[in-house]
Amino acid sequence: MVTIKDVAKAANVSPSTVSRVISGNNRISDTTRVKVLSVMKELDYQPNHAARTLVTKQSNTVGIIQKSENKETRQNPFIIDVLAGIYKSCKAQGYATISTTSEQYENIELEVSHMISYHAVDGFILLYSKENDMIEQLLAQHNMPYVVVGNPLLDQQVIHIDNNNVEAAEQLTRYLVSIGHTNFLFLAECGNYEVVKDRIKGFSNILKQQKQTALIEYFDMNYQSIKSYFHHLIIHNALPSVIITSDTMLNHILLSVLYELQLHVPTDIQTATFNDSYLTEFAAPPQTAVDIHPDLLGEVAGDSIIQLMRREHIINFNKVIPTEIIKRVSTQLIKREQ
Amino acid sequence: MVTIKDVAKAANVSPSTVSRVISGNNRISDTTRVKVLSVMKELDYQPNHAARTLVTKQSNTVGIIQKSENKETRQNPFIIDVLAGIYKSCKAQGYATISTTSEQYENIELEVSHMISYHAVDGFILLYSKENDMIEQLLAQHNMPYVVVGNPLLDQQVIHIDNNNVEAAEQLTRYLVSIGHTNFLFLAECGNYEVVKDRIKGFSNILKQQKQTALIEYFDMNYQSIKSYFHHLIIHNALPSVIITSDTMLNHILLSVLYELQLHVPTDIQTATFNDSYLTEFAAPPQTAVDIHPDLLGEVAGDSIIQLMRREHIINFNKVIPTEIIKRVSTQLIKREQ
DNA sequence: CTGTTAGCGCTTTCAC
DNA sequence: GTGAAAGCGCTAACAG
Repeated sequence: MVTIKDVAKAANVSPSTVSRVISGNNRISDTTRVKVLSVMKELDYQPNHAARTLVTKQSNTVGIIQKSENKETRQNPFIIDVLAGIYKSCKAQGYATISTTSEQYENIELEVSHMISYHAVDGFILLYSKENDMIEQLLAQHNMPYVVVGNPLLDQQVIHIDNNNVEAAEQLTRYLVSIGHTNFLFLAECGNYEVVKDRIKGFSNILKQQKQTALIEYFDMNYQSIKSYFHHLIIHNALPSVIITSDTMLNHILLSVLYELQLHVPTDIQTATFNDSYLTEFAAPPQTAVDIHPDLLGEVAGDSIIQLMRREHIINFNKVIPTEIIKRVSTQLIKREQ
Repeated sequence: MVTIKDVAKAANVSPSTVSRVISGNNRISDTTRVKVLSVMKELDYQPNHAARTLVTKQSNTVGIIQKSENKETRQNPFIIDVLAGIYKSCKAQGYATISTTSEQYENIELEVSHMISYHAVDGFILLYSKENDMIEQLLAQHNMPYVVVGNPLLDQQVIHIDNNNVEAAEQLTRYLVSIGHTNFLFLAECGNYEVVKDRIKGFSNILKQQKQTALIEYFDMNYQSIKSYFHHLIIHNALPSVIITSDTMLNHILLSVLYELQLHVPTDIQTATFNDSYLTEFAAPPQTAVDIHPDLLGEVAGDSIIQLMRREHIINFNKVIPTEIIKRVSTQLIKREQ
């Protein structure tokens, strides 16, 4: 292993000079800088991460905290794109990423406090925002920088990266109204999520404008309960003309149910959902969906936490990522053949 | 920050004694051990990761390398479950996980060599095995422990965690034969993947036994090309009775195509695929699928790399994870209504 | 069984 | 603009 001393010796300077070159210190002559740099390259010198962390107490690593009680949440394509975005921006700025998941909440809490006192991590990205929780309090109390991907519940001084879900829902609903729908159903994932609340809010806003009542039903990610609900609707001849789902996963299950009940999309009934991905793009049939740009959410989250860790001045705590509606056959007007 | 010296002072022992207690050294009296332990808890002492890494040259961290050129691969639910399995086993044994992805291959190579010389990582898990590649060579050349999730191409002395894909494909094909199918189509993801080759092999084996010819078609993850292929089959009245796809993603696209072409599953045509997940479970319609237990793959990968890093003796380099067929409506015998 | 000591590789005063 | 020296928190000989 080649150390800073080896480089110093080979370049005929002291270790501290080499260190200064590495850290970009400007009080150094061009001649020595060039010499040291070339020796570094020649010897293929790589600074020792642990040694640097020990003395600076900065690990140049960000921790990613996920809440993933169940498979459905974890496998949601949304989260993977966010992660990819985070990786991208962190790597570009020389930061590593440590990820974990826990099935039990206490475990992850324990782990977070470990990471903090280890000096293993300089800051955190939280990939959820359900309600103000222990972990967030823990971080605040240790004065640990963190950003939240999602809706910040209490503290407006916490950087949060989010879409404007109310507006996105308004746009989507408005579009569905514009193509002639009058009978709406909103299928929401239950669990008191802020995103879901916002999307419902936007949906309701537009329906209120239209003087329509907003039909909203809450479901777990459960095939059977959704199926029996629709069975019930069919029997009572109470099917809506269009169904909005609060998330891709719910949409996926819904389509499976509709298939079994032999309700054809878009001729018998139409569908639209939030969170565009390959899942919606290649669904049966392809779904009209709101693209929330999860990769961008991740990138901005990465950039923001790094800004914060570097103690740069933050102007805007509320980073809003744009959304757009992708129109597909699931809401296409088609003349019935019969 | 509370250090090992603080603990030592408070417990009236030397730092090295505390260190010994932490590392579970047995040459220590029960009395001191108990005392030190209680002081540690009282002061909420957390060992400093960087300091320990610096002196032991072991970071207790494993690096996870993914190849993720495109979105489809990355979002494959398979990989997420594998990751969850890895996290689980690593955490259980006190190891952290650093993950990265790169869109460009050179970048990831650079990063790997950084991680190695940083002493930031003690071992690697490779989440791919396409062909023997630069990264694997790099690791071998640095004498870095690593395991591969997937098929090991050259070196049989490398630990690899995999399913028996040949056998799994044989089982699935045998099952499809048993329910009366005689006209098979295998839709394979192109790209020269070892998994795909194995699955095709198993498929072909059984069809050979049945004295049938195996129809195999290779496709990119491309909706249009698959659609026009099936369009062609319809026109020539050459539809198979069942379609096996080499992977969930391909299956997902296939179902979308069949939906558009108004081919109903399972009445008009039947389908089955590899890699069970929520995607297949809640597909339209739910798919018969081979569960390859990705979470187990991940867990075993984690356990294996830790074994390797601890220089424990390895007996079995070929860890085979069992598979099982989940039968669902996509291959259900249904009397045609007409 | 326990303490003393040296040192891991780096940064950072403090001199000059 | 550069060097010498101290020390980050820990472990690992080496004594005893």
